[in-house]
Amino acid sequence: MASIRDVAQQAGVSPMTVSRVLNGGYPVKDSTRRRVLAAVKSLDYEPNLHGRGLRQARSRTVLVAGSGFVEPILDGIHKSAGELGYEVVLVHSPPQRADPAALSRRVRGGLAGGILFLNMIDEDAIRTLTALHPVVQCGSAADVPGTCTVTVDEERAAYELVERLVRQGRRRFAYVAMDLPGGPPSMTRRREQGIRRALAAQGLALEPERLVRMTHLRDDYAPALDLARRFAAMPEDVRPDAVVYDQNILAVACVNVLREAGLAVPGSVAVASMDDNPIDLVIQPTLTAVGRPYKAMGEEAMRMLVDRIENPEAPCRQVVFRHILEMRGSTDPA
Amino acid sequence: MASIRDVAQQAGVSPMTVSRVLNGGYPVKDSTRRRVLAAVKSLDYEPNLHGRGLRQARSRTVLVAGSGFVEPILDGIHKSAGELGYEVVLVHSPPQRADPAALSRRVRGGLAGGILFLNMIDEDAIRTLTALHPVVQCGSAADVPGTCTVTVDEERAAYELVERLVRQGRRRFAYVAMDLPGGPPSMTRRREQGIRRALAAQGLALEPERLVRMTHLRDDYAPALDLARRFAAMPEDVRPDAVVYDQNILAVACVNVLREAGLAVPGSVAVASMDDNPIDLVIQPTLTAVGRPYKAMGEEAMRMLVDRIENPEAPCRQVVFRHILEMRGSTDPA
DNA sequence: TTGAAAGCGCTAACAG
DNA sequence: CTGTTAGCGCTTTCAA
Repeated sequence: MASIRDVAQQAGVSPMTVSRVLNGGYPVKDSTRRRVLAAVKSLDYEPNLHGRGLRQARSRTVLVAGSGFVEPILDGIHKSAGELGYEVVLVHSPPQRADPAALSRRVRGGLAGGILFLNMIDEDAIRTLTALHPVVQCGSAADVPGTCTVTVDEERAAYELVERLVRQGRRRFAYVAMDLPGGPPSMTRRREQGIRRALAAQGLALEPERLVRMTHLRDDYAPALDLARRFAAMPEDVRPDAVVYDQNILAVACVNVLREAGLAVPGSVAVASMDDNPIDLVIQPTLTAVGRPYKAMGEEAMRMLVDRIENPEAPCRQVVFRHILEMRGSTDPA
Repeated sequence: MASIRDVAQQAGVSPMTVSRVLNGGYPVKDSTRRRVLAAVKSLDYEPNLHGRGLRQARSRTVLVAGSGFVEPILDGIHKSAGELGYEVVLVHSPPQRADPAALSRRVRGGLAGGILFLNMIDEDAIRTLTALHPVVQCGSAADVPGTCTVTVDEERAAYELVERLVRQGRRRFAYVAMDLPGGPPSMTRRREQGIRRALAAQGLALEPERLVRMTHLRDDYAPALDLARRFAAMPEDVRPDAVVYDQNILAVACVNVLREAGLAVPGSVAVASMDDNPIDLVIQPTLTAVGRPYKAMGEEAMRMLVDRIENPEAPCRQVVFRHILEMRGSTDPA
């Protein structure tokens, strides 16, 4: 593998000149530049990133940690990263076995300048790393004071969704809330709060038996199918007439199971998801969901992180985007 | 940020000793080791990975490139990587705008030792990079002679699926095949071949009007919904009685649309997917699909890649795993 | 506009 | 069991 000295030699210049040609920003005589570029090409030279990283002692790479890598968010992240001259590396960090130490090692080892958490619900990991490194959360946000976050207002989204459904005549609300070993994530708590407030405003309440806490399901969705079947089997005056889900796939399951059981959706039961997914548009009826301006959120989160890396003393910002209520067939009669 | 010399100084030893303590494999007096570790801890030292990488001129990191990062494959990859002492970074490479140059730059820049392609259908990118670097393909495999691949036998999977359906009495098969600007990927061609062979064996054929080529859909699934509606609207003697899909989400759409239109699934039409997804188990009826031993495939692919990196002269292996026909409600009456 | 020297942090090779 | 030397490839700094 050719090094910068090989290129320099072949071009008859010093390594410094090669460096200047490749990195730009310096005056180099045109004929020299051409000779250098020719040498680069003929030797198929590629700068060694360890050498560069070691010398510059700063990394133009960020880690994106999470598990469900939502395409449009990644698009936004890559867009900003490109504009700012940063590289993006994804690190698979599923909620229950995220490895904060490994992330930290990479940053402290100089391979990355900061961490962008994507829909990360492991709040301990976030807390730990936020104390050590430039960190931005995008999507779900742990309640860590003074953190940089890019979110939507989950409480308000839940409030507005429920308000709409109440106005459509729904009365017996169920909320299937995500639960984790350490208790529900703060995102879920905020949604629950929004639901309760919206109901209270109409003289209604979220009955305890209709608040279902369900572990974050990943492989086996049987508990969700069972729950939906139980809904279907309830006598009409007890059965919820509106069910709000944290996890999108569970809402999809619910729509399918209820219809299979002969219940009308949305006629007898309205189903909605606080999260959204392309699948929502292909099931029948289509699924009402809370959408987010993903691409813009990704772009903003990336800009924020770079800002934080290059300017660590500046105070953190919390950017809240407007959510989008996607009212669809599972709640609204055609 | 403390360097190895700070640690050495604090522990009253040479940097070399610190290095040996941290990297293991050398005899170090126990009392010395303890002093070093104490210094490491007190200074909160973390080795600089650029320094190490530069010196060792080899990277114990691999790139995993793809877009739909399937959880169990990643699990398998991480498992093998951990056992072999490798790090894994994911690089988001969506089919139509993968950036082979960026991948190559990382490898040639010394940041990674090889590339593991995950369900990558951009065959040009694969061809290019395979010629330059250690590469393993996992999942869909481009037809590049002499490549390392971990796959299932797509043709055989399609053959067996169709054979089963024919035996259940299906006659008018449709295949909704993935298409790309440069023509269908080889995976699709293999499946098509399997379907044709299976039909021919029973004196049937895949009629041209029932071979539907559909661009790889990502955001807007309207064409798939339209297609399903067209199926539903056909007179019974023309309508396919079995539809095989390349893209899982399109099959989900089909099941939902057909049922919405009042057609019985699987009574009137059987629907199956050559790909699988957790969603298949929650829709009703559940979706028949070709499953794969994902975790084992990920493990094997990672082992293969490391083997290739450390032993570039050895010939490539093509490992074929046994697929799993998951016959479910969308084809088999309960 | 170009070059020389120095050193980033680490470990291989050798010496003791 | 431990230390010394040297150098990986690059760019910062200083000099011309």
